[in-house]
Amino acid sequence: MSKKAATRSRERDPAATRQRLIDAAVRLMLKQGFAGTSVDQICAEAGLTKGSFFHHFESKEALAEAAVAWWGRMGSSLYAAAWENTSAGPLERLHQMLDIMSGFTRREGEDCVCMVGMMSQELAATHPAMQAACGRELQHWTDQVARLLTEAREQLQPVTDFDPEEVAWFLNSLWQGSMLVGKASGSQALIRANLQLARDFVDGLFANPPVLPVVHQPS
Amino acid sequence: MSKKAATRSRERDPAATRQRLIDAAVRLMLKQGFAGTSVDQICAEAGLTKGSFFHHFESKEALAEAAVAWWGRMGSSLYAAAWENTSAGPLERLHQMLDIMSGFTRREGEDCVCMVGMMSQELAATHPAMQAACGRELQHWTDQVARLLTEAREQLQPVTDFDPEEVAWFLNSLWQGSMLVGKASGSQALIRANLQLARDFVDGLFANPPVLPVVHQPS
DNA sequence: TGTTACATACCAACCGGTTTGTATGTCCAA
DNA sequence: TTGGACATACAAACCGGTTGGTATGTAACA
Repeated sequence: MSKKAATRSRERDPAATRQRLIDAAVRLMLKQGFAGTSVDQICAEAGLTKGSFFHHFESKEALAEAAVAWWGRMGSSLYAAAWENTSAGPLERLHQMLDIMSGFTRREGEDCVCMVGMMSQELAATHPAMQAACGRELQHWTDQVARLLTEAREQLQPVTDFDPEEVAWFLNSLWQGSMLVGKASGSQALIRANLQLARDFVDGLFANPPVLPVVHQPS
Repeated sequence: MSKKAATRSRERDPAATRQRLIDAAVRLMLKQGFAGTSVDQICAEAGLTKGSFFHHFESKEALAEAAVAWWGRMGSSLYAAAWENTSAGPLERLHQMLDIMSGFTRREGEDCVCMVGMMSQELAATHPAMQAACGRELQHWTDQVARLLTEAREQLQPVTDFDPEEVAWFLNSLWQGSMLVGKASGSQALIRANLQLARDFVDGLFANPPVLPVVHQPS
């Protein structure tokens, strides 16, 4: 039978279609938020119709949750170059991670924003499932950073002792807040400046590598 | 022709009515966001009708802008105890400010959230007027903190030189991010831990008051 | 002081458009 | 021929905002 590959219109590829919906949702919701983005808009952006939408997702919120999960996987794969870099020490890997984050601010025509922070801010108080989904993603990021900090604390000389998980949450919060403030200020440079201070903060936890010039107090 | 003035005697107090609308908007939008809150809901919460709403505000966005401005004034008045405390040194005033912020996490039954961060996250990318309004509030907070840091830098001995405005933005971002992450994690204690680290960070800028125990590196 | 004139404050009903979600149909591959 | 993948059409509720009206405060003037 002739395959008749020239099948008019649309390829049938449910996984890809589902991903098209997720991509569209991410693109639109990062800009307009959850409530500010309609299902019709998402369908138009994905080049699909509403029937298809509700075939793949049982609700708009379900799609947003899938989008947050996808965002988390995507992020982890981007951070992996730093997180799983076995040929570098823990502090160096933290530096690499901060460089990756800084790189997010330098993409032409693309804002440095986060789907998790966006959905969390808007929906955490009213949509428990979404709060849980965002909490999971933030926890995962924090776990990875805490792991590196723990390693660093074992291998290097901490100036004062610290709780790796606490510091990791500190960095996560700074990162989320930087993107938020950068948005209101319209300045990605502000985000980079914060990341530089974060690097100084992390380095300052350890006496070892970048020895700070100690200023003797005269008085 | 008795007019029958059995008028339901609603108080006629335009300023108070306007404020009732602002209060209602703040209460609802802090929880549900801007797009997730309808004008009808706001009117119901304020005990008014839509006609009255649009007499005082020309649009829902105009009310949200007024609410952000009110939130800023409210915040400034709460921080004033620290910011304008002439009987304390700059570093002590920064400590007092952090204590005030920490106090926001301890209010019974009330989440530690920020109208400016909320509106900024949701609307900055699509509503230029709102982005500007939020940017102004964040800038004002930063200015006050930078002022204290500048004073502290003059009076105390900075370990290494720093840019007060940069550090102020760092603290502002951390604060906003802490509220965001605290929301997703459902933990106000997380916010307090971040504020403690922020205090350590600020103290660490100066060699003077809380001398850090220096660990000599053996290797 | 009493009356008239007008602006402000507020209300109830309504409007066109948009919302999420459904019901149903069609096409195609297995 | 059966079932998944998608499209079309539709509905009930809800949206932000408008309209036309009434009640009330204020001020000029008789």
